[in-house]
Amino acid sequence: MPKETYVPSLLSLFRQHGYDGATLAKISEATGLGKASLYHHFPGGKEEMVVSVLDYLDHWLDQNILQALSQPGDPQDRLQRMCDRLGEVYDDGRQPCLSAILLLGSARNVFHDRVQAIYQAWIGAIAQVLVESGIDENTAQQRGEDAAIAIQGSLILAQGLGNPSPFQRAMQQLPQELLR
Amino acid sequence: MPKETYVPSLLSLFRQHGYDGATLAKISEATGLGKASLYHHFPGGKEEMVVSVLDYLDHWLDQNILQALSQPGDPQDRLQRMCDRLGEVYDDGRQPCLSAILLLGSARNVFHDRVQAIYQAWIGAIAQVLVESGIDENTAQQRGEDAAIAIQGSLILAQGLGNPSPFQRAMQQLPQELLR
DNA sequence: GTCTATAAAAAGATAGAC
DNA sequence: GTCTATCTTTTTATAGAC
Repeated sequence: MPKETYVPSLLSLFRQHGYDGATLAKISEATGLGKASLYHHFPGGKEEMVVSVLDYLDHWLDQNILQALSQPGDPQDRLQRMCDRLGEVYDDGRQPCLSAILLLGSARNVFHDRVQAIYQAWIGAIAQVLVESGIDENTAQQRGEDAAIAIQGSLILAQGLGNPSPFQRAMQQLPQELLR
Repeated sequence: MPKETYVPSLLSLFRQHGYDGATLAKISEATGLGKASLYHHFPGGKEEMVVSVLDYLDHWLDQNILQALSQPGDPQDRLQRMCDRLGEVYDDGRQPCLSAILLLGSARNVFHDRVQAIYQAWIGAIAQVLVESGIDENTAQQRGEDAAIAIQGSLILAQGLGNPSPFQRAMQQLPQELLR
């Protein structure tokens, strides 16, 4: 099978166990591939696996978030569609965010630039929606950051409390909070 | 030396490298103790080291955050003092939060209950201040959660962007945002 | 592209002397 | 309370057959 086949399993594993906790033994079990086969697809080992997952997430971000935001139409609706997609990918707050996992794990330096690029693209796209709705550039950029803060913070809190409701409430309030 | 001597170094290491990245070799180097000495102080190994760090942070939370919040006086001032303390402990957004590291690392299940207790105490203390300032119980609890979201989210974003300003801005806005 | 088998390195943990 | 030395287990990684 081509290596893309295994990327969703890898994403799931890294989210479930963290970067360091996702050992080759667990990866082998989850994918059904022997270790040697994993190195056939990903000669660089776990680091290369994460890079493939990040490529996948870049594409997902583009197709789901950035596209929904850049479509013509009512800004509130566009932001609402983003929140709907986020609810899906984070299972309504029950699943953690891979970028945060990577930022706080032992390989943070290795992946920092990729994660930074994702955050910048995302925040920029939100800010663009707000600018189009008449908000000035600086405020729009800050509100884009506020959105990232609300998403990441509510996911952490949901994990910490063992209760997804902080994320759900944050997503419910986000569109009108950004356009306030 | 008594084991408390080494707790600040341990906290620093776990924040810098994550739970899994803080290996016994690194811990040995940072504390100046051999591995056998570390096991003398912490027979349970790394897990027990983290428990000691959490005990230390419980005490810090009590002496700095909870105390500042529960003191008599203007609610805005009390929240402002909390933010000042947070700025210190997170080095104005340059240092990550250990609780988030533990929640997203491989040992998340081991420490979840301790982290949950910390979050609940903290959020409850913030809510109490808001109740005293005339805000109704439910809103106060939600705003306490909003505070935790803003803190954790802005720390993640600061790490991701490689720029502490989101945290600094969040701390600057937090008191009046909570009392709005 | 996948496997079995094996190697190499790293990490966690302990024994026993001082 | 700390050390040196050693052990065990886990993890990463590779060789070579099919």
